Amino acid sequence: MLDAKLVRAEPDLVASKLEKKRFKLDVERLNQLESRRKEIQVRTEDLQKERNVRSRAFGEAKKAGQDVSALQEAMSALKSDLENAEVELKAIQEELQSILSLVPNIPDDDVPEGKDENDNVEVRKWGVPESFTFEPKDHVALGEMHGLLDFETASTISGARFAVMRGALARLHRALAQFMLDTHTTNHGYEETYVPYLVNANALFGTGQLPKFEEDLFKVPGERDYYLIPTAEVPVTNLVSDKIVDAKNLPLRFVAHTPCFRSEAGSYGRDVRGMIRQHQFDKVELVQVVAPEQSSAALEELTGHAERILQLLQLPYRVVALCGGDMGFSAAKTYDIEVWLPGQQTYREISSCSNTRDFQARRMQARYRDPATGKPALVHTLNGSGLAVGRTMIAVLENYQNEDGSIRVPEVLKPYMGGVDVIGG
RNA sequence: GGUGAGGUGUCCGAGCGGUUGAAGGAGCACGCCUGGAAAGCGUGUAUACGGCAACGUAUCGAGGGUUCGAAUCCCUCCCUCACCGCCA
Repeated sequence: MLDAKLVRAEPDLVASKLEKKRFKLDVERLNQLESRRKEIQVRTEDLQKERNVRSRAFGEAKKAGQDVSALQEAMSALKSDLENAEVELKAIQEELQSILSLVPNIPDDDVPEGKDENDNVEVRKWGVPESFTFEPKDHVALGEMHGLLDFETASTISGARFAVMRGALARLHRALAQFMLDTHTTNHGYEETYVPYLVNANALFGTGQLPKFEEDLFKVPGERDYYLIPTAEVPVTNLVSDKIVDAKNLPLRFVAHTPCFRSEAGSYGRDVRGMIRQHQFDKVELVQVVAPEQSSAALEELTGHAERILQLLQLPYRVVALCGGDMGFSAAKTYDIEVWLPGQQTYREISSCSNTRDFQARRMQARYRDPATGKPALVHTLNGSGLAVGRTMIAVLENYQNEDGSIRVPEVLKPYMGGVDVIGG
């Protein structure tokens, strides 16, 4: 959520910055509501003051043994005026709140202009795609060839966009997650966390998935509704919601390996083949909670941590800075990391790293005590995949394939594979 | 699932119908003291909104109600803790 004060004071500035995100802020409507709010709030507070003054007088009169019936009568007229004012004020505040909760974060000044992924800007490239002496297969062909990847069975159990993995492939998938978790905890200073996979609406509001993106989520109805997490970003970032963390403890770095569930509404026909786009996938997520002045540097650092996984796996990738139109709701700046997939002869997203600045922190009231002022101030939060496990596995399959369809196990994964160094050999 | 006890400021904890934004303590900040530190002493220490300011208003888990007046009484819900039952 944006700072209501900023929106109020500089609506035109905010609106112009939001244009980069292709968001139209209704300044006129906002101004109109705002001036009404002000008027009614003043009236309400005047009436409240009157009530407080009179009831104090009432108490004193009664104590002094005076007749209070006149006072009592005068109060009843005041009361209904006050009640009306309070109801109206509440309605306006709720409307303002609901408008504000649908406004996306302001992009940083250095975010590129543009409307979709074609306008993203490549920042750097790492590694060189291998030139195969044969026609490389895609992961679907490779997986099915060995009977280790089975979409058909998954569809009878669940439906489209699910997969069953078996044997060495299932183990490779687990190995990747373990390897990522170990690297981030041991080398990058993250604290391992285990978090709920079902969360409430409030947590999703905090990170910005609600109220705007409910259709992307799986809802679990019940006496109390739950939602399956679309990313560990939701439960992990909410670790600091409603807290005032000690400045000494910043930055906080958390890592979690969780399944993620996405309805993929509106992506019919996209990536229908293979494991690229699933309703359920595993991800190792990095979250940082930092002091405001640190967040720009922290985004570079966090992105580097995600890149490190690909470097250790010797997988070629590139990093792109997302343009305003391609960025998510909560992000002020985002880098996507795209891994080379020989089967598609293209780079595909494998990680998305974002600085949300104080946008999520404000929604979830996550604060720290600013040593300079001694006052609570909003923290900045960042998140990034480090990495999407399924897509990383796809990249390993396709980049490490041999002509006969067997797959070499990357050096760094060997300790996790229980002696297997070739899959489907 | 049953029974009982609770949810108050950064934290702990008092208050149980009026002047309590809230005693006391801890923590933190500043000052004194010290060669330096600890201890000691003093002062300060919530947030939001409106206002240039003085100040005003709201907030004691959430929402409703009673009352001239609610942190305090009543109702509903949420959460936490304890014991019993059941269970991976």
